[in-house]
Amino acid sequence: MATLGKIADTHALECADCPIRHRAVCARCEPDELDRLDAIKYYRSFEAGQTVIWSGDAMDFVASVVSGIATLTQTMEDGRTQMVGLLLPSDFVGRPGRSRAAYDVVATTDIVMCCFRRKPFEEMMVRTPHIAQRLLEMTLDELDAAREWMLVLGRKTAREKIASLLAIIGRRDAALHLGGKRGPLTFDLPLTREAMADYLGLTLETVSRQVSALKRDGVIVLEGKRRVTVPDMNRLLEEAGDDSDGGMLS
Amino acid sequence: MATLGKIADTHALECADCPIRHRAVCARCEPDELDRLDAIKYYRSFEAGQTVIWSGDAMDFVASVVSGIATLTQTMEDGRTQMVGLLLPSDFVGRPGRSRAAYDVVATTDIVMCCFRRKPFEEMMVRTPHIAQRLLEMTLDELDAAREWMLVLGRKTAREKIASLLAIIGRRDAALHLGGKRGPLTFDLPLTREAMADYLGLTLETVSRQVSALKRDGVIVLEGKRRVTVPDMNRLLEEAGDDSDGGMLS
DNA sequence: TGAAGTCCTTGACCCAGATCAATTGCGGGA
DNA sequence: TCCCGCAATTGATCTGGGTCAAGGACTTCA
Repeated sequence: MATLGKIADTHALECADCPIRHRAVCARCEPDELDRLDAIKYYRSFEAGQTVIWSGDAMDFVASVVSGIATLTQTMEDGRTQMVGLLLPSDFVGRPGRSRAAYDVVATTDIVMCCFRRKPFEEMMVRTPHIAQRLLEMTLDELDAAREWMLVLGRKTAREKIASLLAIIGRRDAALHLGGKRGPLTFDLPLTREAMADYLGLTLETVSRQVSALKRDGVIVLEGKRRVTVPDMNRLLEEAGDDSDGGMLS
Repeated sequence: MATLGKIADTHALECADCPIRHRAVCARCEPDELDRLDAIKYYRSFEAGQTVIWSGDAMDFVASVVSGIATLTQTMEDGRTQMVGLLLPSDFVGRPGRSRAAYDVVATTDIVMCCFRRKPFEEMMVRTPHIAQRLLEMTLDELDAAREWMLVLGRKTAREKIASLLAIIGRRDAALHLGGKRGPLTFDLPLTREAMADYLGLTLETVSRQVSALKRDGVIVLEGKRRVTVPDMNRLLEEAGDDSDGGMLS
């Protein structure tokens, strides 16, 4: 059974003030559509480490991550686990039309989710093309990310995997905080070494070793264990095995 | 530049007789919607081995696979390749709103595709919720498949990977040809050893060895190199590391 | 001020799968 | 029928990353 999240004060947040208003599944909604969504929404918060829902559990809601980070993981009977999704603010959880969770959802940091009861949401989706359109777009983006990730899992070396993950997190962070600034990039790793290992299909020891190696080689600078500075993003992208001028052709 | 596929005779196939009519992106369309789709569609065929489109190329159409099998692959500068999609009849190629291909698309067998010019298709999608709904559903299915695949790539052994792939192909084939029959299952592998390796993040030598091992251990029976019989599906699923009663809870 | 818990690092060793290198088998064309 | 070319198999060897094990660095709590 899913650990119950705290039901946050519903009045704490109006859609108009919502930090993910323009990137979440509701991004394209008109004011009247937003009002209708508002009527079926409620907030829940979870603490770092809490499991939001277990794979196979009944799931009577869908949700957007408002703040914090969560992970989607799959586990085999013998305990091997693979992360299959990293949920950042504005990302969507759950699948319309599916009543049971297909993956474990775990809060990596403290998180707040904006939940919608599933049935009303599904009904609303039929009548509100703006929601379905946005959800399609987001799902296509996730599919692209999953395919990029498949290349990482299937063909990259441990060092390239770590560099790829750092590049993904760094880029995402840069986009969020300091829109398109040049120069050295600094950010906090939102994942433990173990979570990084689950993301990359490695062991935590290998993650630790490769992070140390990238540090030793000057590709990254560490303050403590979590704060990362990338002096030269192109160098990092080279290490990741990515085309450093990714997709710049034409 | 993409190799030009033969433009097949447009009158060869009416939507009403189309083998993928009820599973493709047009599955939910009403007769009048189908008529409008019919007006912007054309068929193209490609021979086994032909590249349908190269990653980065301009792509002015989207399409459904009518018959045959194609693959989606990503390639690194040094030549390492990873398959990121296996396109079977009824699967959709291309992304509305994207003008350039993100992956190489290669015909593995002779294929026929039902193409729609991208712009008219996009316009139609806005006005025809049935198409967008179906595309969302198909994209969510693909995302689920990609996540399953991520577990395979990240955490399974070579033997488990091969067993997983055989199970996926076998199940798909069973669903297609002999709806839900019991007993031994026989099908043709639509992939070379090399393509299987690209799918699973292995070398072709390892694929060959593990196929031989599964044959030696009686998990599968081979006639020639491509025809596979699975005497006991549960045994194969065990070898794949999957819960043999997958998702049967409640 | 210490004890316990988490997370992380580092070392030593090992093995699954990669790499390199022959062969084998088979379908098609002259 | 023989030969060519491609797909596949199989063997020998190597190695990247897993496994096992021993600390180290912080944080929290008493």
